[in-house]
Amino acid sequence: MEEVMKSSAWFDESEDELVRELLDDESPFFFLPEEKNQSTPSPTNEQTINQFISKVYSGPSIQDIEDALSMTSRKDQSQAVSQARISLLQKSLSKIENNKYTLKLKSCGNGMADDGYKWRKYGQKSIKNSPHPRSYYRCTNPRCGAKKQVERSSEDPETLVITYEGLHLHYAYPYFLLDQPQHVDPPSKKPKRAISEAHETPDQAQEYSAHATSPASLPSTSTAEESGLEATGPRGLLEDVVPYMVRNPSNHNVSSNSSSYPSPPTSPPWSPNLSYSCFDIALDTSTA
DNA sequence: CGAGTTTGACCGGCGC
DNA sequence: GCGCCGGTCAAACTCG
Repeated sequence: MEEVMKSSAWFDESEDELVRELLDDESPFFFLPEEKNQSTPSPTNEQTINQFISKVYSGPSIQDIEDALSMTSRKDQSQAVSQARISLLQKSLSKIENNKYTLKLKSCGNGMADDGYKWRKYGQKSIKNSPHPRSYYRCTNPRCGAKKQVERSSEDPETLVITYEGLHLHYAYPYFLLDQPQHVDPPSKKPKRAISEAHETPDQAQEYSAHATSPASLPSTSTAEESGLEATGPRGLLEDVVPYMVRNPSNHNVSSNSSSYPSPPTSPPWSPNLSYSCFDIALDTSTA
C-alpha cells in the first residue's frame, strides 16, 4: 500500500529523469564515438523514444545490433570498420538463455576496456579445475538488476569470458535502429511508462502488477522466461555489449586505448567517472 | 569517512 | 541422503 504509493511517485520522477537521460546528448552513456559529431540523429522527441522502447520490448536481436552498428558507421563512411565490428561481435558473442549472453574477449594487457558502466563487485569464487576465479558484478544503477560474471577461459587464459544476465538497458537505446518497424511490437499504451519499466529492476517492476509487454513479471533475472514471458522477446545484456563495441571501434586490440576514452562531461548518480569495467578488474585479479 | 573490494560463510540446486 | 558446486551475503578491510 505504501509501497504502491511510493511506486507511483517514483514513476513520475523517474519518467522525467529517464527521458532526460535519453535526450541528454551530454550523457556519457549516450554518446557515439565519431558519428555523433557528424550527423547526430538527434533523438529529441517523444516519438523517437517510443521507437526506442518498441525496439527494446520487441527484443533486440543480433540483427538489430548489426543494423545499428552498420547504420551508425554508414554515416561515418567506414563500412569496413562496421563490418569488422559486426564480425567481431558475432564471433565473440553467444546467447545462453533468453536473457543471458556471454562475451569472449581477448584480454588487453593492462589496458582498460571500459564498458561505460559502473559495476559493483559482490563476490568472487574459485572455480573447480580452473586456476582463475570468477568475479560477480552487479550494475550499480539502483533501477537495474543486471549482473555479470567475469572469468578467464580455461583453455585460453588470454580470453575473458563475460556472462551478462538480466536487464541492463540504460545506455543501449541510442544504438537501436529507429526506422525499422518490422519487428516492432509496441507497448502501444503508455510508452513513457514503458521507459520507466525498461529501466527498472525486475523486482521493482514486479510490484506494479503487470501489463502486457512489460517485464513486470520478471522475478529476479534468470527465471523470467520460465514465467512465460518469452512472447515478449528476449531481453538481455546483449545491449550492454554493443555500446562497448561501438565505443571501441578498434577494440580488436583493446590494448590500452583507455587514455583516449573521453571523460564524461557530466556526472549522473551512477556515473562511470570512476568506473572500471569488469575487464580491468578481472585482469587485476589474475594478471597481477 | 564513505564507497567499494575482499573473503569466507552460508544456502540452495543438482547429481550420484 | 549426502556431498559438491555455484551464487549470494555480509563483515572486515582498503583506498581515495
